[in-house]
Amino acid sequence: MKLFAIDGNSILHRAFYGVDKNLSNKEGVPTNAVFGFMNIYLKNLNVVNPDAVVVAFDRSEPTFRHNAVATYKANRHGMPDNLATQLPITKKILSLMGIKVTDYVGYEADDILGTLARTCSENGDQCFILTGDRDSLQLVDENVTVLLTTNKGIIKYTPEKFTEDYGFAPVNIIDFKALMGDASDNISGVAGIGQKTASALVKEFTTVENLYEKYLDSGLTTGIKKKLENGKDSAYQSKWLATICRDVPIDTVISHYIPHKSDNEKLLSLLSELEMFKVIDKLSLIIPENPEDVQPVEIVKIPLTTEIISSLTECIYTLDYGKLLVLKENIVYTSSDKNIIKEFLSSPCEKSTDSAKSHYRYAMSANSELKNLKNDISIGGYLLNVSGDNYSIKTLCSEYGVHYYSENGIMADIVSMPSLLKKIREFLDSENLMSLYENIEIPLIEVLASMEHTGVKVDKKGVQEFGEFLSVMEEESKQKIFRRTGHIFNISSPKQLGTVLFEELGLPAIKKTKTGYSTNADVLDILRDKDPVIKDIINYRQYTKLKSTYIDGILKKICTDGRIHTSFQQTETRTGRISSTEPNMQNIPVRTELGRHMRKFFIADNGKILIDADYSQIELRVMAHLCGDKNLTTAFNLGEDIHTLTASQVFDVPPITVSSEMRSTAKAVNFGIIYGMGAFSLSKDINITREQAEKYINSYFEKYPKVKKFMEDTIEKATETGFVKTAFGRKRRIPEIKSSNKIQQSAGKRIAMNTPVQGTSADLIKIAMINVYNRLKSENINARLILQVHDELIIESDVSCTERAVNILREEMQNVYEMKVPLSVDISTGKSWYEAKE
DNA sequence: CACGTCACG
DNA sequence: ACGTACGTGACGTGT
Repeated sequence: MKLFAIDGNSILHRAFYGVDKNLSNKEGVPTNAVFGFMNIYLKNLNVVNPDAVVVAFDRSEPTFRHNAVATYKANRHGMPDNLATQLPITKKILSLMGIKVTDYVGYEADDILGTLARTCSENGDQCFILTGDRDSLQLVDENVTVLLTTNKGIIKYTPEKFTEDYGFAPVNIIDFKALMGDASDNISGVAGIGQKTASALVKEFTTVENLYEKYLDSGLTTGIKKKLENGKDSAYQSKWLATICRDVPIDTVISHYIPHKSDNEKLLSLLSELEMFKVIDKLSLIIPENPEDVQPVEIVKIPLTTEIISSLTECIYTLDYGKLLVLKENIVYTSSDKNIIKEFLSSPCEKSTDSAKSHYRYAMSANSELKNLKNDISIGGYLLNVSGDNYSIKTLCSEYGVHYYSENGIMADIVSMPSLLKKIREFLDSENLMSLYENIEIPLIEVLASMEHTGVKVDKKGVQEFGEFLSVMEEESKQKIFRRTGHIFNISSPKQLGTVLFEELGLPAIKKTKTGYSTNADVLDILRDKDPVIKDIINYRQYTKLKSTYIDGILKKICTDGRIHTSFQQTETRTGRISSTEPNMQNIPVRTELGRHMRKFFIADNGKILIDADYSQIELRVMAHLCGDKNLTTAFNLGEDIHTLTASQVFDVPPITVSSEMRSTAKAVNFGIIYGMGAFSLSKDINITREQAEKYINSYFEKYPKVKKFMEDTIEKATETGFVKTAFGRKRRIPEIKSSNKIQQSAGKRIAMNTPVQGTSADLIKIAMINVYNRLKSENINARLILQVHDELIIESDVSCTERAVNILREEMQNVYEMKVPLSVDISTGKSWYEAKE
C-alpha cells in the first residue's frame, strides 16, 4: 500500500505566496492559493501514483493541554484574510474529489503526517509526504519519502539524499534545530551557535542528550562549551519544540484513506463558480452537453476553389504563414494560393477569425480587401477580461472550458473555434459588452491595420545626422564627468553611478531603491546645485536616451519604403487604450526642445502634408461629463481656461488675478484628481508641504462637490461589484480593491477612480477614428490616418485635400458623442510632425 | 529576466 | 509603520 500524505497548510501557504495575488473570480473571491494548491497536488499525484491519499490541516485551538507544542505555535502566525477564505474552499474541493481531509484538535498537520508515517513504517507500507516544511524531514526513513517544495522546485528526500545534504541521519534534524534554532518557528536554540557549528556538533555527537553528557570532556573550544552550558535549558526546550508528535489519535488504517468516488457534478459547479477552468480541464470534468461540442468533428480537407467561395455565406477561418483554412459545416477548405486567399478575403461571406488585423494587412499589401469581418475571438476575449496576458485560442479555450483539439495539430485552432466563439459571444452578450465589441472594437481593427499599413515617412538622413550630433555631445559630457570623478566608470549603470556619487563624492543619498541608491531624475534634480557633475550626468542621460531609444531604435525600423510601420496593440491595456510597439510611436519626445527635435524627421511624403489634431483636456471633460458637476460643466461650456478657473476656485480669487504659478499648481491638482492622488504625491510633485497640498485638494472638492461624489460612488460600487465601467460599458475587474492589504487596496481605489475616465476617453477617440476613416474612404479623399497618440490623431493628406481632411477630423472628433460638455480639438498642419504640432 | 530609468498621454 | 498618482514600451545593466 502506498500513502500520499499532504501538509495542507504548508502547501496552501506556498501556493498563496507563489501565485499572483490578483487571481480571483468575478465576485472577487481570491483563488490564487486554491489554484496553486491544485497544481502542486495534481502534479505530484502523477509522480507518486498512490493507493491512498490524505490531506492534513492544522487545528490548534488549545482545547486540550496534552499538546503544548501546538498551542505554543498556534499563537504565532495569523493567516492573511485572503488566505483564510481559501482554506475552506480547498477542503471542500478535496472532499468533493473523494479525498479524505483530516485534522485533529490541538495538533498541527505535521503531527498527523508523523503519526501516519510511523504507522506506514511499522506496517511496511510506503509513505510519500508532500510539504514545504523542512521540519518534516525528520520523518524520512526507509519507508517514508518527503517531497519538499522549494523555490527551486521539488526535492525528493530519501534517507540517502538527506544524509548526502546534511551529513547526519534524518531523525537528528531535531537535534540540529535544537542547537541552531529557527527564527521562523520561534525556536531559540543555543545562543551563539549557528548552522555550521550545529551541523558539526550533530555530526560528532548525534543527539543533544549525548552532546551534553560528553561535551565537557571533549575537544571543543572553551567558547563553545560556555555557549552550550548557558543554552542547555533552551536546547532541550528547543528539541522538544522541534519534535513532531507521532501519536495523534487519528485513524491509522491506511486503507481507510483510499479515495472515494469524486462528485463530479458538484465539483464542476464549484470550480466553475470559482472560474478555475484550467483545473476543470486537468480533472477532465467537462462532460459534453451535446456531442457536436466536443466530439472531434469529422474533418474533411478539401482545396478551396472560386466556386466554393461564392457559395459561402458565413464561415470561420484562420490565415497563418500564408496558409488559409476555412471551416464550414465539418469541412475544412484549404489554400495557399495567393489569388484564392485574396478572393476569399474580399468575398461577401461573413467571417469569423482571430488576429484579424494581420489579415487586413495581408489584404492591403496585396492591394485587396478583407470584407465582412464579424468576429475576432481574441478581441472578444480581451473585452471579457482586459487583464489577461494572452488571448490565443488555446488559452481562451482553457479559460472558458472549451475543449482544445490539440490532437489536430495544425488545425487545432480552427476546429476549436466554433464552440469557443459561441461561448465568447454568449459572455459578451450577458456582460453587456456586445455593442462595444461590434460597434467599436471590431470596426477599429481595419482602421489600425490601415494605419500600420500606411506608416509614417522618415527623414533617414536627418535622423542619422542628429544621431552623430548626439554622439559628440555624449562623448563630451562623458569626458567632463570622468574628469570630475577622476576615473572611468559606466555612467549608465545605476549601481556604479551610485557608488561614485554617494560614496566617492560624498553627496547626500536622497532615496534608496530595492537594490541600492536611487539615481533617478528626481534625485539628480535635488543634487543639481551640490556639484557641477550632476548637470553633466543629466545631460549624458538625455543624450544616451535619445540616441539609443530614438535614433538607433527608429533607424532599425525604417522599411525599404522609407517609412515606419508601427504595430498597434488592441488587446494590451487595462483601460481600453491602444498601445504601439516596434517601434513605440506614442512616446516620441516632445517635452524638451532637444527631444522635440526628433519630430522634425517624421515627415509627409512629397506633395503631402501632415495634419495633427488633438483633443484639449479630454480627460477632464470626460470627468465633467461623468460626474455632471455644475461648476466644471459650466466652465467647459463657457470655454474657460480650465486650469486658470480651477486656480481661481481653489485659491478663492477672481480669475483675472490668477498668476502663472497659481495656474500651474491648479494644473497639477487637475491632473492629480484624474489619477486619484493623495496629498503626499501632490506635495512632492509641486514642491509644497503636505498640509498645503491637503488644503488644495479639500478646497478643490469643496468647489467641485460632484467630482468628489463621483470618486466616492465609483469606489463604493467597485468594492461591491469588483469592477468598474466606462461610459461605453468597457469593464475592468479590480480584485485589489477587496484586498486585506491596505496598500494594495488603495492602489485598487485609485485604479477605480482613474479607469472610467481614461477608458471613456479611449472609447471616444476610437469611435472618432472609425468615423474619420470611413469618411475619408467614402468621400474618396486622398488622406490617411497614420498615427494615434491617445488624445491625438495624425493624418497624412494630399496637399490638395488638406482642407477637407481638416474639416473631417474636426467634425468627427468634436461630434463623436453627445456629452454634457463640448469636446474641443486643436488642429494644425505642417511638413513634419514638429511643425504640425504647435 | 528583473530592475532602474525615462520617453509619452 | 508603511508607501505614496493612472496608463504604456524600450533600453542598458547585472544577476
